[in-house]
Amino acid sequence: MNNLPGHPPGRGPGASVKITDVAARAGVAPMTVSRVLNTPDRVSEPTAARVRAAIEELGYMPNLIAGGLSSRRSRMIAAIVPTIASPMFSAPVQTFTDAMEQAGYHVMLALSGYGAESEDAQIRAVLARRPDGLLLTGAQRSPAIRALLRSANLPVVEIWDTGPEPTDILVGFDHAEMGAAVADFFVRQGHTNFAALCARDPRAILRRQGFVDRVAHHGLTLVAERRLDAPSSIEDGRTGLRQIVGQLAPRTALFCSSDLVAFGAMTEARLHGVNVPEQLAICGFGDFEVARFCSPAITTARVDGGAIGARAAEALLARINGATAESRVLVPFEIIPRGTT
Amino acid sequence: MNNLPGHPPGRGPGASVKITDVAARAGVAPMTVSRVLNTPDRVSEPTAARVRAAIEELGYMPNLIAGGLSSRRSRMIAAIVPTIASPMFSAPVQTFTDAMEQAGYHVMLALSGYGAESEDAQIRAVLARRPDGLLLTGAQRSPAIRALLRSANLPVVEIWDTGPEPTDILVGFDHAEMGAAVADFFVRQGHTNFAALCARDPRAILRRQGFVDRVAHHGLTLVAERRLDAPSSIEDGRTGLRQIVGQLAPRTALFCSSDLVAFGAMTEARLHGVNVPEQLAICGFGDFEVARFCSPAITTARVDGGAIGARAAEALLARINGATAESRVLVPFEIIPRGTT
DNA sequence: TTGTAGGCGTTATCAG
DNA sequence: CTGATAACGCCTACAA
Repeated sequence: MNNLPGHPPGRGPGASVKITDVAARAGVAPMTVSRVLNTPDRVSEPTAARVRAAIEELGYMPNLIAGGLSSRRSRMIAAIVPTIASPMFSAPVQTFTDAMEQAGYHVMLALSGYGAESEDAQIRAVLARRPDGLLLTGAQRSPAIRALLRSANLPVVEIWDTGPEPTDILVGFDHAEMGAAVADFFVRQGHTNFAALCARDPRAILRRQGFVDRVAHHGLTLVAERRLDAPSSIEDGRTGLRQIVGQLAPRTALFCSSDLVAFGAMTEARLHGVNVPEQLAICGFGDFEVARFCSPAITTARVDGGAIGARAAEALLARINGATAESRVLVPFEIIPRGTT
Repeated sequence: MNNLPGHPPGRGPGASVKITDVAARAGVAPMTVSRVLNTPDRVSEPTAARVRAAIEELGYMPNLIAGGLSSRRSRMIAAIVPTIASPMFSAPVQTFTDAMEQAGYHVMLALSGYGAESEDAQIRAVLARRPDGLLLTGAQRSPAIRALLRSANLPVVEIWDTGPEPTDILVGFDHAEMGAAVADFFVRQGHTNFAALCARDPRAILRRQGFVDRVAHHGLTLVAERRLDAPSSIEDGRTGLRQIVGQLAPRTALFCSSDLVAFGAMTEARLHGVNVPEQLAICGFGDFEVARFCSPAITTARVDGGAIGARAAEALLARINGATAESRVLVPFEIIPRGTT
């Protein structure tokens, strides 16, 4: 029965039970079994009960691959993020996956690192699986990929950024604006000397630029700066600070591209006898746990990464279900003054 | 052509190009196109070139759903972990996903939280997608699930634990043994007063038990202890220490179920005027970045989470490819003495 | 090296 | 409410 020409045998006894077996056992047509599983309302209760019993007895497990091929709905979403080693992305992926699972979808995870070509390749690869939706990081895409995504004709959410021309749905905020807000915050605190420790990832670059521009707008400049690799870590923060510690003014305000960097910078500064916040004020980004619960707690530009994932899931589900979904969700950010400023 | 009865139209212009279209364009049989894609060696170069051109011109994108149904290989692995909010699991998932992608597989991620029923449901759900392999966390499974997994007849890796009867492949270490090693380490340092801050997740419970038993074996007991929720965090470490700080002996050795907890405990201890390591020695678990780069750096029982993911991928791929794979990979742990002891 | 035939397991549609 | 039929798009096996 499984040894017909043309195909290898099924995986195992349980796995090879198919809808026709259940149908035969229950004395109904396969289609009725399918209905019991997918649209129970359209089956009479006695029939449904018989089918459920047959399913139970045979240990039937539906084959979603076959169902997907037939229905053209994979009930699967692909998510492509640079990495999940950083809370910046693990948080939204966690909430997004939770939310999608609750809605009956599974999430295929792909990690793109920080190279654009890599992401392009990932997108092509996952589209071959015909996902019902796509989660991407950032809003900067090549025209070719844009075209590909449009022709694939599926809902796409881009998270963590904004831009003039989103591919489809956008859940994020303006990073340059946030950098500027941090500069303003420091200026309001009376700072006149600034420094920055920012990673080279696309969004950190925007935050830095917003910060630098606003500092310049106030007629001031940076006294020290260092670029870090992406994704940046606590270690990068320590190394970075070590490299600029000699250039710091007696009272400097430091902007870091993430709380991890900020924590590293703070740790290193104290080892060099630089008092935080008296001699060095520090503001990070992300409101990660370490910033909240280290001592002194680190002032941060807060964005709720988990909320981004949740909102992305909402928007995607709405679009999949044909509802009119907002195509541009702006997530709020706020500066949370804590012990380092 | 796409409007035959029984099916909705294809997704988009690009998405609806199928292998027969490419075949017609290239003047070959569909099977030849399939070969160009999957077994290029078995197609003559001129023919292959014509096919590739046709693929390019039409923007053909293979449908892996259809291919999977036909070949009974999904080229997909499902990974089920409690959460990726903790480095404990985000690290192995990251390396595992990277490795599987490199081998041409995609990873479906499911998050089970810390409830066993939840994991059972997840397993059933992902098996419906007919993964070519499965990554699970921990080695404790119900007989029913064991049976299900065996009948599904696919390679399964269980990570982060060992046990007498693994389902299939195991990549981990003995947590009780590690707890005991930490106790021995403290004893060698001359400690006689012990405390513990351990989460309630299955593996942390084992580590704690190993620690407590070994302490007892030395004729000693804990002076203070607190159980924490899983997954435990820096905040839990702070809260936990606050609750036991009154019970600490003048010189106490504290074992924490993760470096996050250890960092929180250290932070809180210092705020209470308890010197680390003089009055309170601390050993964590996991060798997370924060433990390595905070100051003082935290002594930890090190296990390379990333390596676990990499070894799991190796073993799974070997098994999938029919090679004989080790079914039990013991990952080493070591205690790394740093500033908190 | 290439082609032909048929089926993978499910679901949309229409008929009863 | 239930059933019969015909795809979904690709690949295994075998033939030429």
